[in-house]
Amino acid sequence: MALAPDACVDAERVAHVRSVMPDDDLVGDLAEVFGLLADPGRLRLLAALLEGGEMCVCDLAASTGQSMSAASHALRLLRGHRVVKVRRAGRMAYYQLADSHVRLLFDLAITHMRHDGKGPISE
Amino acid sequence: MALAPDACVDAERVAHVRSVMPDDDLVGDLAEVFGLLADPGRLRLLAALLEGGEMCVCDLAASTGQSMSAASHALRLLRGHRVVKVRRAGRMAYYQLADSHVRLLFDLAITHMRHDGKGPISE
DNA sequence: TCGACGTATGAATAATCGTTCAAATGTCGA
DNA sequence: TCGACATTTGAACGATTATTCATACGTCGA
Repeated sequence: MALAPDACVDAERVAHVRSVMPDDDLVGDLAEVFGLLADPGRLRLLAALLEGGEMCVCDLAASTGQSMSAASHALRLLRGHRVVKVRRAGRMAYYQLADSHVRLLFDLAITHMRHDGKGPISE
Repeated sequence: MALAPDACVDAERVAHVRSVMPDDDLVGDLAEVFGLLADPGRLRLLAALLEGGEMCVCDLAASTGQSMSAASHALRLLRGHRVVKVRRAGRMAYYQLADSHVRLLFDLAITHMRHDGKGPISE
């Protein structure tokens, strides 16, 4: 990640943009959150919870077409970032969405894709 | 991705959730879009464009602390999904955001993190 | 208490991804 | 036309990540 040489640049504008650039911690956390949503398996898990409300791991695995091990691993990640929360009852574990942001994120991203030509490279 | 055995499951509910589950194409595209936002370098690029308006690759690289090669590779991906668009003038290439969804996505994700304990695993 | 069950976990492999280096393209000024 | 420059690209390497398999944990019914 070597810094670019200071040719060609509008130094003033670059300095300004750098001064308001969010710090590395925030950017890193943001990237992690989006990273959680960057996997079809986890996305299907969230879609299932969006539709089914509270569900056990077994039903989630069946609903999303994953092995229970894969579902459990994925749920662990989502749990770690407070995207889902778990309620335990005996040997069962019931998961549900932790907040309503997921639905909004879904809708926004879908809206983006809608007026997206979707071509691979463009221009 | 072996399917889970049909033990323990509430077959009725699973069937319903499966019936309304978005198809693989949509889920895959969604994952790709979120994947674009799952990298600190690309996130900084977008933050720079959010603040600086239209900028050349050189200024973007300097503003985000990347090499120009890394910035160009990243911009290529963003361009491919119509997240940014390019205007070419001579040997320069000026990039800007293609739509306003990015800002909303940012704000939503940040809001999510705000009331996020942020602990690594949790419960 | 024993075995079956739902879930969770660790380790290992395979795939994906970001970064870098080197080189290529097209454009401008001399 | 020549060299400098902004940008793009391809290939290679290292790092991160998903998936699988095997196993472990806690709980329930017999």
